[in-house]
Amino acid sequence: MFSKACEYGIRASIFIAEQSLIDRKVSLKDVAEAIDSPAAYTSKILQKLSRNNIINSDKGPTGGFSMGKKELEKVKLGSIVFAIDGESIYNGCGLGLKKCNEKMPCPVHNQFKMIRDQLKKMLETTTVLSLAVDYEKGFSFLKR
Amino acid sequence: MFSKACEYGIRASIFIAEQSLIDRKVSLKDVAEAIDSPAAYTSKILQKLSRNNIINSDKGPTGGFSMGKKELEKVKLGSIVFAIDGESIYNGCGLGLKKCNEKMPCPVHNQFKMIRDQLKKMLETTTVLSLAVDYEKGFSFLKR
DNA sequence: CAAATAGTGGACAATTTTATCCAATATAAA
DNA sequence: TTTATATTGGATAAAATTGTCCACTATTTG
Repeated sequence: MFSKACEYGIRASIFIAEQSLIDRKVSLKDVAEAIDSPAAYTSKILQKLSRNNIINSDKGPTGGFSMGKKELEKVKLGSIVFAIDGESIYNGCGLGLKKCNEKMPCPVHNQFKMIRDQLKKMLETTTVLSLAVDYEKGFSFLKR
Repeated sequence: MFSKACEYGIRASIFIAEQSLIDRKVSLKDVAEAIDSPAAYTSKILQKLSRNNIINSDKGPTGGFSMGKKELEKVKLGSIVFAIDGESIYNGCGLGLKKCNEKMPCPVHNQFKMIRDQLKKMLETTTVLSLAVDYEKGFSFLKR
C-alpha cells in the first residue's frame, strides 16, 4: 500500500510526536531504535519530513527532532504520505493506466474509487497527535 | 496498491476473458498489444496465472491463452491478486510491522482494517467475467 | 575559540522489481 | 515425419527502491 520509506516516516512521526508531548527532542538514533528502522535510511526520510514542515530538526548538541504544538495539532497522516509517496495514492489508477477517469475508466475504476475515497478520508482526518496519544498510553506499538 | 505485475495480470485476465466470451484464444502478442505491456514480462505473469488455474494455455500452432466457461464464472479479482502478489494485501500491516494484530496493534491498525476489509470484500465479490462484459461493451479500457 | 555533538548531503552498495533474450519443448498441420 | 508456431524456463539486464558510509556544516558548551 505504502512504500517502506512511507511506513518508516509515519512510525517516526508518531514517535517524535509522542516524545514532543512530554517536551523531549529525540535524536536520529532514538528514532531508529524506537521504530526499529535502519538509521541512515531513516535519516533521509526525516529530512524529507523536515523540509515539508512536518517535523522540526535542530543541529548541534541538544539538537534533534521534534514537533511544535501547532504542528502536533495540524499534521494529518495524509500530509506524511503525500510528502513521501506523493499523490499516487490519491490519483493513481488501480490498474496502472495513465489516463483513467470517469470518461475513460479502467475496468475496476468505480470499485477502486470507493475504497480510495475511504482511504483518502481516513488519511485526511486522522491526526498524528491522536495516534501519538494512543501510543503514549500503551494502546499501540511501533516495532516488531 | 498492487505490484505492476499484478496490474498486468488483472488487465491480461480481463482481455483473455473477454476474448474467450467470443470463443477466441489469444496469443501472448495479442495480450501484450491489447493491454500495452512488455510481452516477455507479461509471459511470466501469464505462466503464473496458468499454474494457478486462472487461465488455460495451449502450446503449438492454434495455441494461446483462454478461459473456460467454468473459470469465467468462478474467477474473482482476488484470485488473481493472490496468485501474483500473495496474501500481503490481506494480512500485511499498514505500517510494515511483522506482528500487528488486535492484541498488539500498530497505531493505525483499526483505521486500516476498515479499508482493508472493504478492499477484501470487493476483490472477493468482483468476477473477472463481469469486468470482461463491461469491457466488451466498450464501457471500460485496458490501455493508455 | 576549541571541542564535542547532531543533523545534512552526496556518493555508493545491496536488494527487489521490472523487463529482455534465447534455446528448449510441445503440438498442430501439411 | 517434417515444418511451422506458440508457450516455457532459465539466464541476464535494467531500473527502482532500500540501505550504508563518510566528510561537512551548524550549534552548543566549556
